Order: sequence, then C-alpha cells, then structure tokens
Amino acid sequence: MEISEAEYEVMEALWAGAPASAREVFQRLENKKSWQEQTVKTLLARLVKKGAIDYEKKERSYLYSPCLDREAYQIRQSKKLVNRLFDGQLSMLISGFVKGGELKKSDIEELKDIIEQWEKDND
Amino acid sequence: MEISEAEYEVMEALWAGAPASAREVFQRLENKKSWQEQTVKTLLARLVKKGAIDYEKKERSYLYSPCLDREAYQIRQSKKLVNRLFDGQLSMLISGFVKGGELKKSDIEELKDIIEQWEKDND
DNA sequence: TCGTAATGACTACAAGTGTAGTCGGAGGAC
DNA sequence: GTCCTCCGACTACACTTGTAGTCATTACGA
Repeated sequence: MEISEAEYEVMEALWAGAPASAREVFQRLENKKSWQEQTVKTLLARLVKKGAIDYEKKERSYLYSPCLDREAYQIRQSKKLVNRLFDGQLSMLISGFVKGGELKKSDIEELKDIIEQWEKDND
Repeated sequence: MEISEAEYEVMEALWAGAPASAREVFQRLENKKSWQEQTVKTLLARLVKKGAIDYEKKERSYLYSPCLDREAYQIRQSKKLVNRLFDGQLSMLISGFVKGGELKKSDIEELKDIIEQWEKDND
C-alpha cells in the first residue's frame, strides 16, 4: 500500500520518536502543518490500516510506533523515482541537479567522499 | 497542478515525439500499458485541462504537444523528492543507493565523470 | 444517399486523499 | 452520582485518479 504525502508527514513525526500518542504527534507537526488534531488522528488511523504503523494501548489512549523502517522506505521511494524519471539511471538524476545549478562545492565534496568510501568497500 | 503517474506516461509518449494524435500516443503506449484507447484520450484531456499539453486542430482530430519541458519537469520532481525525503541533501539520496546496494562500478564511473566535469566548469 | 467508422465530448464510478465534524464511552472533578 | 472532558471510532464530503463506456458528429465508402 502506498503512503500519501500527508501520511508521510505523520510518519516523519513518528520516526522522530516513538512510541508517541496522537496528541504528541499532533504537537510535533504543529509548526509545520496547520492541521486540526482530528486530521492527524485520521492520518494515524489510515496508517494503522495500511500497516505502516502499529499501536499499543496505554490507559485512555494509544501509543503509535512506525512499522516501516525509515531508511528502507527512503531507498524504495528514491529507486521508484529514478526508475520512473530516469530509466533507473542515478547518474541522470545527478546530471539534472547539475544542470539545475543545484550542486554546491560542499555537495561535490560529499559525493567524492561517498565514492571514495564505495571504492574502499568494493575492492 | 500535479501530474499523476498515468498522466506522466502519456507525457513521456508525447516527449518522444510531438505533435502526435491521440491515436499515435495510444499506439506508442500499447506495449507498455494495456490501456484502452479511451483511457489514453481521457488522460490527454486531463493533461490539456492542467495546461501540461496543448493541441492544434488537424482535420478530424487533434495533434497534441507538451507544454512542459521534460528536463525541467524531471529536475523539479527530483528536487521535490530530495527535499521531502532527505531535507534537500542530495548526498543522502546517494548514500541511500549505496546502502541499498544499488550502485555498480559503472555508476561510480559516471558519477566521477560528472564530478570532474563540474569541477572543470566551476573553477 | 445511407450506413459505417473514427473522433472528441461527456458521463461513470470506485478507490484514495485532504481535511475535518460528530458521537459515544470512560475517567476524573465535585 | 452527575457532568464535563478527552479519546478513539465513525461519518462526511469534495477532489483526484485509474479506467473506461456512451453519445453525437462528421467524413468517407458503396
């Protein structure tokens, strides 16, 4: 099942610290999103239904925790985009960033580090 | 306005060669998607409404052309994903690919080329 | 001229999304 | 014991998306 954009915001809030009550999640999102508390609760319920999060009963309320691993999710989504837009070629995405003038010197340095590390690990 | 996934497929078909009739677009998509011709026409109509493509009358039918530049669109979407998932840090996306075991030697070589080119251009 | 095929326009309809409102029950304040 | 409050559960509703079906028109072949 796919996670919608609004739902993803809730996931982020949960990844930031779990378990958390609906109230807590709402509060974490308050400065980012001007959602009513009910909206957050609806999103939580939908995520539970989709199996993306789970909860345990704690007195009156529920404490929610993510079932999805954040990093795994990010990788899946990245791959999906690269496949869809660039026929699976990561380098085309990077070129796009270059052409869009999005890359700063610091980004390049980071890329170099990643490459270096990769080469160390794959030799 | 956002372009949906199905609509994006149609855009791809149009980017592959424009202007093109609904029939042509349908045929280009035939091996990829098992859509009825009507489905393609609906998508074309929605894209027109969204302003993503335009058409000119040609006899009985319309010839469609994209209004969106493909590369610009790709860059916008890439940036959106990187912002949403990685707080704008491209390097985190790349690390994700590395961790996911997605990078092959050839990808690394391409990245190196891109970096080299960037450094040539930005010095 | 009359039917037929092709084409865009309009309609359909269920599922998913964004964004809440309302209801019913359980615990706490008095 | 009674009323208020807080919470999850259920309901709402318009818009988007995927995936077509049907209708009206028109040009063309017979």
